[in-house]
Amino acid sequence: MRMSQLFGKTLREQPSDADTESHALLIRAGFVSQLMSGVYSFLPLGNRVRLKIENIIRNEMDSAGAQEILMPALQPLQLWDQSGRSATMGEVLFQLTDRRSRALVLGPTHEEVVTDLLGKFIFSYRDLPLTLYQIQTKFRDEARPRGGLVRVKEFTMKDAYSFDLTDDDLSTSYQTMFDSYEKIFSRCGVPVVPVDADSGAIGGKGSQEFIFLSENGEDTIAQCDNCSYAANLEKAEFLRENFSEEPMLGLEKIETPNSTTIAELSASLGIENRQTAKAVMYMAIPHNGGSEIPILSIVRGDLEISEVKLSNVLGGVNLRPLGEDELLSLGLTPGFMSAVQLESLAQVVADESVITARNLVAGGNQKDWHYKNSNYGRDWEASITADIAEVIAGARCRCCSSGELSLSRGVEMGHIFRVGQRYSDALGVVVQDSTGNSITPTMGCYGIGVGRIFAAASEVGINENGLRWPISIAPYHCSLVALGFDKDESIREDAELLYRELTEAGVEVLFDDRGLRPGVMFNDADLIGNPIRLTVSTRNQKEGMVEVSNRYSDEISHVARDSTVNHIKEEIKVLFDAL
RNA sequence: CGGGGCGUAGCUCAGUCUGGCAGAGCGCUGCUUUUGGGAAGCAGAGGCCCUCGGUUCGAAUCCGAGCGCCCCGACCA
Repeated sequence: MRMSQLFGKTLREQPSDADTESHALLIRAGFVSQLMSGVYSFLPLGNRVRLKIENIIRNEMDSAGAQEILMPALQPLQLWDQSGRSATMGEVLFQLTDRRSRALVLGPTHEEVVTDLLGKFIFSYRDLPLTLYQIQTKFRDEARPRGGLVRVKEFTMKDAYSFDLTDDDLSTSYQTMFDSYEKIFSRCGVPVVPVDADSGAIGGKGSQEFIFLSENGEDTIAQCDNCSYAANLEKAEFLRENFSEEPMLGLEKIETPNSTTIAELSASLGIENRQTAKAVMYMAIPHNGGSEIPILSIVRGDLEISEVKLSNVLGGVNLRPLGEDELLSLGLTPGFMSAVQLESLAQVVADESVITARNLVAGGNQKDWHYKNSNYGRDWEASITADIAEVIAGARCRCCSSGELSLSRGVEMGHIFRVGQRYSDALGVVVQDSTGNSITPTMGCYGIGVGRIFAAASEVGINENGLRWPISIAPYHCSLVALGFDKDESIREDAELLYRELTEAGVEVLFDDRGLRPGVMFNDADLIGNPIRLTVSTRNQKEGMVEVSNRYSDEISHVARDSTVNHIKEEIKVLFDAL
């Protein structure tokens, strides 16, 4: 490709609405352009990167035995009513109507459509296992798009769906996809950490995310420093340590003026946060539109309630925290709440941490009063005891019991789910087994965000001069800069010849034939970030050389003009092998 | 949806407080000089100052409403 013909323009200044450095560079280098909040165009350079990522995914999916299809983005709302997700997905689901007032949605994911499709063609156990995939545009009406390409309303996703007869078979299909994902991320030059995850609105019996660690990420993950345990904070488990083996002391009511927070309370009593019990009130909003149920959740004072865990414990309800006024109107005392003598007012859900702890200070359910020496089982009880606390840094790993968990930020690149029979059940899809019995197939589903790989890869290679792409997804293998192209006939001839030779040898070249000042062309080459840069100039030409600069090794070398093509092919091979 | 910031040339922004000719740099067009790390000069083109309403002799500027973009939070396969 000739730079003189390339659509898109590099910008000298930082775009005002880009927050992260990598996203700012993608805009400055002319890879993407924003149409509106959460919606982007891909310009020729960005589009090449996108297509290369897709082809790596396609290649690995095909190798794993998955078959590519393409399903519609436009779907009948009725299918979503059938699965129950028109209610659970809520406002994220883009809805519209056609000219005959038929209710439609723009697909945010395709479990319903693929299951419906399966039901039309699969009737026998002989047809399974089967894995289908597509690379397609998804639509989600996100409340707040952010982070450039990280959270957007329209995006390209590879989504795959496996169907098996048994859970064991599902595990095999799942593992195949897991392995395939590791290869995909590795080939794209994006390091990821697989973590246990919450399955959210997809549902199912367990899922894993592939997280790209980044300060710009919106997910937090916990990793053990001793064993291989890693999990999304929404899911991460940890050991509750017993801080006290002491015997239960007598319950006392003590005056604690103005101690409405755990910090104030423990400071005024001279105790540690973990010697208190924290009570947080929620309203559980059932999906079926029934009336709200008050939930009193209790954790040890040094911990926080995980709303995701709490919601899961209660069967996936939506939770709404209560404001101070609302608490008062229910007869509760904000800042001084506990489950002691309050079990009748709300369903009490207690974290494991408060079950074994002894003699905690808990709210007195009366302004300016607390209970001292409250103990679970004696002074109060919960209808549910479960893991509803969020991991804190330094917590003990539940997996190996000896390691400590650390927390890091990251972006979810992919998510794989053991979904089970939820959708086959909802849509009535069955196959016959060898004895003629009806079997409901079990499903796995597997997603990768193409745009997120794009964003992550751009962030990995970034340096002070611009982008730096992994060779596998770089828009071009190399930039060819011809100094004096506009003036010097012999430079022109030589650069054109080299361009032709490289192209014919299968090397992808972005040829800067604009004849601008050297600094402009060098800076643009750096900004765009193709891994190798070639320079043809009078100076090099006199020596019979071409200058080769490798953005990964940071080496600048001079290669004989005759052997340039072979040399470049070799450097490209080395870069590919390093991935 | 709550909180904050912003909206003026293609881009980055000044001008708004204190109402009075629509501005700069970059980019773009033409010419001249220049050519190994974002050159210089000369001459140009380019504007619904986000929108609507109000105040005023007069509004980019003040007031009101709305819309859009970004950030924090809520939310989020």
